[in-house]
Amino acid sequence: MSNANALTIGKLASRGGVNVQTIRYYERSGLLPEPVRAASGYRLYADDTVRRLNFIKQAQFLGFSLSEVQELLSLRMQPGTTCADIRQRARRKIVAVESKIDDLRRIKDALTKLAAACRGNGPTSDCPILEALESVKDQK
Amino acid sequence: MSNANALTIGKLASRGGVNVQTIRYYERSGLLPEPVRAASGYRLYADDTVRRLNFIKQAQFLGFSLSEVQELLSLRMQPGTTCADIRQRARRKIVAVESKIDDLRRIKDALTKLAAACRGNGPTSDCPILEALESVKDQK
DNA sequence: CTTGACTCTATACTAAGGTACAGGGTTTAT
DNA sequence: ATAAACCCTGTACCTTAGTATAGAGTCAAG
Repeated sequence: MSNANALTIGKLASRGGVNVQTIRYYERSGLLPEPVRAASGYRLYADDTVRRLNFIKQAQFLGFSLSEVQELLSLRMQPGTTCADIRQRARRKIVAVESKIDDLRRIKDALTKLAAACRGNGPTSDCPILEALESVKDQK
Repeated sequence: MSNANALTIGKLASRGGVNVQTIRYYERSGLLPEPVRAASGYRLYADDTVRRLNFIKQAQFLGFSLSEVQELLSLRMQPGTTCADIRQRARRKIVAVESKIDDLRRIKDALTKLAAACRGNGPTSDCPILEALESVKDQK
């Protein structure tokens, strides 16, 4: 009733914008579950695996390592995990993500300041971007 | 009149929370300028190099590669660069940083949703985090 | 019914970002 | 004035995140 059409690894790869070896690598690393196999031994993927692939790429781009991505993914409900546990782990991740957002905001502010400082004609001599990041440390 | 006390590489390393080889590696990679040398050949650093080191670590943690960090650092005013050039490069970086912030916000929202969905007693069966991330793609 | 495009496993290689010697000179603390 | 603790260059090694290649089986189209 759900996924009538299964994807071969090649199709999954092209839909996910990664290459075939990467998918097998993710499987080895535990980021993708072992898929069912055809009689031939070919991997067969449900088409929502594309979503998972996109998630991985996205989170990775945002500075999460693959093992952190795995932690994020493992927050999903699994039989055996309690709600309280999931809530707690989710909250910890939220705090971490918030702090990344704040840091990026400070970098952005520094860049804005930099662009603004450069409004006149001659170059100013100071370095707002390093200063702005200094305050990150202070607040920690 | 500015930096009376120069740091040896070991002191810089411990103040910056990195190790000595890393500093030399950053120098090789162009992230840290070649410092002056003592008669002995020892590297001597001005103490504001610690700031630079912190910046590098910080930006890296936020998902910038070392070569992107270098781009950020090179936005600083240098004799020979025009203001218009710096402004333009800064604006491009701002856009990239903003988009990272937005993505992280969506991850945060997804995590919040996840924690909230898990408010009841029994575990729900769906996966809000993948769904939430799907919207990241959609909005791009 | 075979040729080309796909898949399989296994192994090796790559690039980025370090980290760890080896073999030697320097500085400092006693 | 000598050992411990530091620094130098150079080279080799490690982990992460893939990418490529070899050798063999499978599927789809003419």
